[in-house]
Amino acid sequence: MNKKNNLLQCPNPQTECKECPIRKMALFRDVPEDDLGWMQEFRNSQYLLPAREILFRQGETAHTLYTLFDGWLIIFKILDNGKRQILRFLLPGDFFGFQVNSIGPTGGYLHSSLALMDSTLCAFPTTQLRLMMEKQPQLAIRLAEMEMHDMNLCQHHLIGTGRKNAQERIAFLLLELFHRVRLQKQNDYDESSNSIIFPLTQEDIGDAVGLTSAHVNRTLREMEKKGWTQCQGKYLTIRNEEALSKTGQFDPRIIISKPLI
Amino acid sequence: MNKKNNLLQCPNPQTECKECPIRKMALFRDVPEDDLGWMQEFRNSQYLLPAREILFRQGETAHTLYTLFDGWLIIFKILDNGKRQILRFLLPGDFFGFQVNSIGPTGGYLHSSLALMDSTLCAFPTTQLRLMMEKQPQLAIRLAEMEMHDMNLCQHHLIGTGRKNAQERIAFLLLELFHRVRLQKQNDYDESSNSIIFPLTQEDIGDAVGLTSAHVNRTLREMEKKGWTQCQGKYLTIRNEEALSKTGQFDPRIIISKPLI
DNA sequence: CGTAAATTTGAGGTGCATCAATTAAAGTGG
DNA sequence: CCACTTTAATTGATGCACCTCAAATTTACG
Repeated sequence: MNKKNNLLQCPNPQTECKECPIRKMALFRDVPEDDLGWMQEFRNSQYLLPAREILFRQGETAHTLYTLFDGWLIIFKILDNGKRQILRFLLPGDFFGFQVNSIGPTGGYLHSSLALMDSTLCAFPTTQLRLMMEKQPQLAIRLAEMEMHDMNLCQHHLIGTGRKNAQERIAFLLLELFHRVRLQKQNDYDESSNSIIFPLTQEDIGDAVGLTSAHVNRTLREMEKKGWTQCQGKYLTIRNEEALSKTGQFDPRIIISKPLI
Repeated sequence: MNKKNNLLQCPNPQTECKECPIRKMALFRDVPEDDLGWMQEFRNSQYLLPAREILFRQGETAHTLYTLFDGWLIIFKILDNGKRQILRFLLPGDFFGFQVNSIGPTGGYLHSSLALMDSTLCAFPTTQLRLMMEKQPQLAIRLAEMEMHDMNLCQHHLIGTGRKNAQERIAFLLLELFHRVRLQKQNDYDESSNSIIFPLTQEDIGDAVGLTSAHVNRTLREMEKKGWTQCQGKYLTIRNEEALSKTGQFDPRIIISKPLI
């Protein structure tokens, strides 16, 4: 039950914080370059987590904070009835492993975390965060900012699950993930391409938006027949973004991380 | 459509921050007493908002941050199809009005806010928050802490709406609100009483957990017949907390605000 | 190339929605 | 304090979106 250590230590040399390509999205974005050196001292290491492996399970004690460096992860909870709810999709730059994501009142994780594809993580000890924030108050502001961004997504997620039908929920989810990936790759990739690598199974989609995989399948088929999307294999293609955003009530501006105030 | 100024200015004298009875729950909790004076300079005033009046509407431009001093409020969103999703219940000490609660990318509110009973608010200008945080880094940490607490509630809300049936959702909601109110009144009230003032209509309950008011009614009746709760008039009584927490999968420890790390 | 995992499809059932009408409760002004 | 009005609660009949279970088919992968 308590399978641990799916993590593999990264081979050296590892990425320096100073040269980190995703830092512009990450917690340390606002830390001055000169201070990154000692910040990096706090870091444990970089780790590799293979696809479909668990990083932590609800109940385990937590002592590590993570920044996702490369890959896709999910944060989810298994209920008493065995059902699974996916709470959050993690993309490169996302920060997690603390309180609601998910250290509970007992000190153990409230949720579990799983890699959807081979992923790389930067880790440092939970105990250091407050210390670092006291030395670098910018860090606290940036953390609040990131929290708010995640909260925004969580609220949209809630709105969908509470008040939208299957098609509306799925349209929103596909567009959200599509745009989040695109925001990452804005330099690397062909802007005009409307496809992304998409590692979710239909069961994952269902557990994110509160539907059965069978119903997800039927809904995806419908949307394909209408020529809105293509979602098969490891790729997602958006063919009619306008129709999708309209039914899903999705506005791409929610994806952009805004300053706190 | 754009009805404004449901707010009434409070009669003087107003409560001093230094003597504020809810500060132990609020944003300024960790600000040293000596600094509260100049903090208070930033504050606009205290306002009264009558029951069932709107504080702000989605779309309006935002320039005020609020701490709820007394009363109950909800934050909600109206979808294109006219349906309403309640995102958050605000109790005294809660802080809101910023980004996800709810300033969107356009600078306007994403959500609306409504008083469930006569309420009192402390207000200060949006533009001051960053300034205050720079002078008082504790404030940023405290803000992140409160955000995380709210995020936790939001995630539980999502779990319920996504993966629980009507009875489980309602049981969780009633217990959550019951315990939050009790935590407030821990000194004022009789600890042993299992009743609280409860200003939600059945439609409010439905819009919080994603059900019709008709179905909420039938479910509440069921739970009353089983002797679990009594929810009528302006009161909620918990009669069988064990049964309720078990079906709702509610753990009162999630209510307690934990330090950031 | 063989096995496991994911997708696809079908038949049948149900939890909750929808719509509508009735009853009860809460305000409101005289 | 009572008639009046409005709002909320209650209840019933009917329908559908989505679930459940299961089998067939396709795809992924060592």
